[in-house]
Amino acid sequence: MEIASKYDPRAIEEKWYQFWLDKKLFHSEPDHRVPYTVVIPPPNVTGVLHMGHMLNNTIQDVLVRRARMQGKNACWVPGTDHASIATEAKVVKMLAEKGIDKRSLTREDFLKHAWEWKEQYGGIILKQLRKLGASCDWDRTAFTMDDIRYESVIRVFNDLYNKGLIYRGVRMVNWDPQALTAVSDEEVIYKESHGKLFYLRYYVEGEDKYIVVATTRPETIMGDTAVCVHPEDERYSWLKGKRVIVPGVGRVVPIIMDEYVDREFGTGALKITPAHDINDYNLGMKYGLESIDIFNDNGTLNDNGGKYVGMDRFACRKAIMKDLEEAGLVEKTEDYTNKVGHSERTDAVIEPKLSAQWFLKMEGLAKKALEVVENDTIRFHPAKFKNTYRHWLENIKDWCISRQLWWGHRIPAWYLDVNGKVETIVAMNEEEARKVAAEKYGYTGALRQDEDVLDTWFSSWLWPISLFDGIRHPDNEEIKYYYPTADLITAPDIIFFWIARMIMAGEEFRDEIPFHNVYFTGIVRDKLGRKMSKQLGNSPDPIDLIEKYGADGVRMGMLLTAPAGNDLPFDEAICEQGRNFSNKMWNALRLVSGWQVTGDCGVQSAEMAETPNSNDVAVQWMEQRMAQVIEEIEHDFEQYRLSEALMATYKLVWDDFCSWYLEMVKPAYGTPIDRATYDATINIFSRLMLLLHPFMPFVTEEIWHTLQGIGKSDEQQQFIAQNYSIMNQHMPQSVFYDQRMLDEFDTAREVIAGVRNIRNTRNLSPKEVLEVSYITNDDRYRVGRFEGIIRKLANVSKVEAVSEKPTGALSFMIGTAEYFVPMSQNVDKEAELKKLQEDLKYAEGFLASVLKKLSNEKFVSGAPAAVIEKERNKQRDAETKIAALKAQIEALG
RNA sequence: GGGAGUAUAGCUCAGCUGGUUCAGAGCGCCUGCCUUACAAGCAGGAGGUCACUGGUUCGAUCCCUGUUACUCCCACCA
Repeated sequence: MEIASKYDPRAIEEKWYQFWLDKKLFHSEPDHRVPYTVVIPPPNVTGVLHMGHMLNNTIQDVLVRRARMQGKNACWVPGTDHASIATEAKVVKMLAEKGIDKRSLTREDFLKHAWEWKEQYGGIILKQLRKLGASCDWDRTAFTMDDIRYESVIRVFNDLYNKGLIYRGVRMVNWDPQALTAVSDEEVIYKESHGKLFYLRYYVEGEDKYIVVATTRPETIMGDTAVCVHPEDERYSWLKGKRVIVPGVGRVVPIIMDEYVDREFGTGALKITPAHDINDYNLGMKYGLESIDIFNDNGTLNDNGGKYVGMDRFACRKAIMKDLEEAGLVEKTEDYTNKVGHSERTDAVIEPKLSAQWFLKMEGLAKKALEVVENDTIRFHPAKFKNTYRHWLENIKDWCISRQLWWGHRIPAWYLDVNGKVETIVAMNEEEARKVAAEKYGYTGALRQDEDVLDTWFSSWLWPISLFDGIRHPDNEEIKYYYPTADLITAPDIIFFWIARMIMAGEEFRDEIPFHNVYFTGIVRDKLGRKMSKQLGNSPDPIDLIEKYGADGVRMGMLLTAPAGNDLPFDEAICEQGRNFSNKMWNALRLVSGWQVTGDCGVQSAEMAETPNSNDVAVQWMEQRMAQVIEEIEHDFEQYRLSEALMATYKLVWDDFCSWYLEMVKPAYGTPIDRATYDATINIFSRLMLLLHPFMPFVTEEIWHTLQGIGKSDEQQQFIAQNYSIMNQHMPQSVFYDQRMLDEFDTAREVIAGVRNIRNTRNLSPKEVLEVSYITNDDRYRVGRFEGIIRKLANVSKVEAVSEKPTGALSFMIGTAEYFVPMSQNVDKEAELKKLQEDLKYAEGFLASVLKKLSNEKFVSGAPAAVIEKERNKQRDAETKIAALKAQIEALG
């Protein structure tokens, strides 16, 4: 059969993915096997695939495919996240483009639009994952707002409320004036921004003196209810007990003294606005100050804003400064750089705001979650993230779980007025709430449900449990089988949002950890080290990359530069390496599939009837080498060093198999190969494909299939094509291997390299047959059973041990052995001499350093015997080598 | 301001309990080759004061002190 010399991934990848789907090879049901469960970090339902997803999901797929081939029941559950703020923002924008204002819609209408949007654009990202080769169990695809997950969330809310862990309270929250919702501390990004520091004059009541207060936010003076100085600040001791007038506002407020104030900053005097600054709020609580809220939810001034009512906060800042300037109340203005909180989702400047929100108590949950990571019940890879984790959990604050949005799980709390008092009922649904209202309060009127929805993470923290319906049915077969999951693969930036909280949920609702290992991926950056972002436009479209290099190529490119926890500077060029590798294997397949076997119909060759010894050795050696590398690979996987495992496999296939093994056994053009070697080669090649399959699923399936079909009848081939998959094969395991044989090969390889080197420097054709002889008394450096292979690969007619140096030969050394290649033409004595003298100089320097060590009294008495023995061996070898070199130089000269 | 991490070849990184797996890998680079599987290839080669400084030790890329540079996380300095 004719095979193209270039591998074309496109058709092949599509074919096999469909095949895997048709055969339901990704699907998992509980059975007798050991489970291996991975839950996908659910991407935003309306998101599109970016490089971070590519990395993350490639790693998951590698682990899942490997586990599957190790005979485990691998289950990788996909799904998407409803992403409250992000999705609602997108829908609002979409509606606005159609000329529809969200505020003109009822909640129900808005949600209808949102669901439509979700149906239309949702899940694109999951389709994209298929192109990557992700072996997810698509039958299990979930959504954080589907029926099971929705009910789970509501149930959990009820449960925690009944346990007294959820409460409602008025707190200072991070308010996003654009999205009109509270956001959690973790969703606030502090950015450096250039602003001004304004120095304002606060006159003392009834006196002509004033003190100067520095502020970055003069617009909040309408909410000032005190001025604070340090109690030990002598500059201000005269102010004790006095009151000052807020400039421009005229309100008289007290001077308070508290050590909170930093005397070095500004003027050492601080204005206190309890409603609009978290610290001021705390001080306000401490001193019983009035709290005056001056902002509307959208960041404009409210009725407390005096003449600035309705003005935006930033416009107000300008206006108010102009007015104060004119009134002579401004001392000076300085440029100032500080960090300002921005909303992660909308980028709006966060406004600290007092509001009624729902909170989840963290103390008890955090304690357990910390414990299981501290004692390595859950292992982090790399472990350095334990520090970050610990620090957060030890300083954790209660989790604000309510959001002022519509898209999400609506808080299952209903309010009713009883005797002028508002009572709260938390229930599974309105019907139940009514029952409670009737029973508890004898109330049958209308109930008002809380308007807010829950923080998105309040559903994702249940993900490993809710995916198997373990909240609603804690004893069902699936949750009992699949939970706890094995490995979680995610980016470190959601360690608090998600990882910590999943651990809490696991402990709280299953009394068990949610996963055994957390593998932190790096952040994908461009080759200049910048984060990939839409703004910079430096993020390649993963789908384009797959088109260009094949999914296998891209997967390999990502993995090669992605050690756990390290950021990876992504360079498209590295996908090329992956593509080239596919092509290399493809061509190895072309070679092997073109071989004719002795004894097969139509092939007659008496000489080749038996397996040549060199082929026997080649097969044996390749088996040893594979066993050795498999051991390495297993070790790498244990430590989650995927890039190293891949590199080891890459070198095994390319260097050992293609460059060495195939060259060893390759028959001369037009001649057949013996049956035993042929079968062994197919077998070895097939097992290499198994090893590589988790990393490069498509090309390995294609090659493996072709190999299985080789030499079979059309009918058999058909059967294999339709009924077998590399995915069902068992991953090769490490076995005992003969280290001595591997060492012997190293010598053989050096001989071959030595001869090739001579050809290269002397410009000799590879076709010119040479001879090799050598002198040694050290068995380590004899050619041994690799002689036939050396003859073939170095193209020499004989390799023989001699006792005398041949004349007119070029030489090289392997260890202490001298190897010679006799030359028919004259040898360039000058060049030879120069090379030998350089070698001699190096060897003598080496010997000197060894002798120095050995003559050191303290070394000999202090170092372990084994180390000293090694040094003595070094000495002996070096001496032998020097003697040989000297003799050669003499012979030449 | 607090904490963590990193520094090894031109680039990206390995280097486990200090001593020939100790100076490594891949890519890149240089030289020569279209050698009947593959130029997306083959063969060969060059490249490093292991950031700097002291110390511990018979011996330090590795352990300790300090310095410098970069990265990340956390935090309420108006």
